[in-house]
Amino acid sequence: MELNQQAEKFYQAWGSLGSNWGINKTMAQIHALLLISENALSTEDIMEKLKISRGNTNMNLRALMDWGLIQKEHITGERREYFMAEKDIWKVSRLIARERRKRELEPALRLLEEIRAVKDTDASTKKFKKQIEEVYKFTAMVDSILEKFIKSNNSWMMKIFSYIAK
Amino acid sequence: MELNQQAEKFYQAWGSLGSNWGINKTMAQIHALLLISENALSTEDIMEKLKISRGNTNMNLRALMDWGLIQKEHITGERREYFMAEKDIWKVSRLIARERRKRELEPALRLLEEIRAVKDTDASTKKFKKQIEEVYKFTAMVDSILEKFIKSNNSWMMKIFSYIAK
DNA sequence: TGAAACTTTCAAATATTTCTGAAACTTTAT
DNA sequence: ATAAAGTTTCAGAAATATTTGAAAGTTTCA
Repeated sequence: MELNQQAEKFYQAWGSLGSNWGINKTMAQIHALLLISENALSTEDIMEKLKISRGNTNMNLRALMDWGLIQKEHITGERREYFMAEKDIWKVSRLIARERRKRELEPALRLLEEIRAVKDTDASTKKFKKQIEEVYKFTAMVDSILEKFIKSNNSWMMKIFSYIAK
Repeated sequence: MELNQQAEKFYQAWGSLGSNWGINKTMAQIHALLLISENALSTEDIMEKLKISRGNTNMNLRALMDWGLIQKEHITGERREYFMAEKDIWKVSRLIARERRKRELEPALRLLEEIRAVKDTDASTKKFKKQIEEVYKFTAMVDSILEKFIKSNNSWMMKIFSYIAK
């Protein structure tokens, strides 16, 4: 089997998997393509390999830059912009964790804080309040762990992972 | 503010948050509703509180049962079926982790295993193979940690979390 | 047995998300 | 200044996902 075939299989499949992850197909495909590409690619290169429109390519490149997963690279003598992905998978995982924390966890935490802040002495709400408090405490804990994880480096992560695995 | 108002705010908002989590709005709302409800609720109760159709309610109750997040409860003398949620948030987190591992991680792992299994001595594929191997190793590690987490109990989780937090 | 009470299914309608492509905009080189 | 090269935007089109509601199916009990 050729490299191209295997590579194509990888980024095509990674795209469909992305959907399960709540990341859109094109975004996941472009990321996969750049992750295994040795050199930086231009918008044109990406459009051609993935057979997608310019607008779609541009939108998703921008999203990937927002996530910090790819960067622009200016090649001297070339006017066109090239893009390359962060290749260290540990670092990639921290960038993804950061973004998902922001999108998935922080808004939930804000809602829970708002609800628990309401003073209420009515006996009938006791159990409700208690359950909200449990959910809040758990969410806050996960949030603080994610924060620590995001700010850490590869060796801290490895240390933690081997502690958990033992 | 009344209990009902606060409760409603909680399950309505939790529904929109669910979308960020890749869980559909109704499923998240029903789960939130049952999570803070003291007693088991019938399909009718849920339809009424959330203003949704019978079909939608039924589908999402079934999905929640598949995830293991809710259970049927038969009330003696009552023909109608009632539903109640698992209330322990630690256990809930393990159930969610189990399902997301199955949906999000396992398929990725299978793809990576398939690609790395292909024998290829061509020099030009070296870097590609190396990168796939890195991604695979990382994914496999996350998978094994999730497995451990899913099979654990509350006190193991607390122990790990305080180790990480320190 | 049969009819009332309740649950499940699924095709069609609705809503949401993603993608396209052409036009507008920006940058660079002469 | 201007034209070529490249980038961004965004309204409408296409694709996906969710929801409805009515019909079919199941269970219970008199």
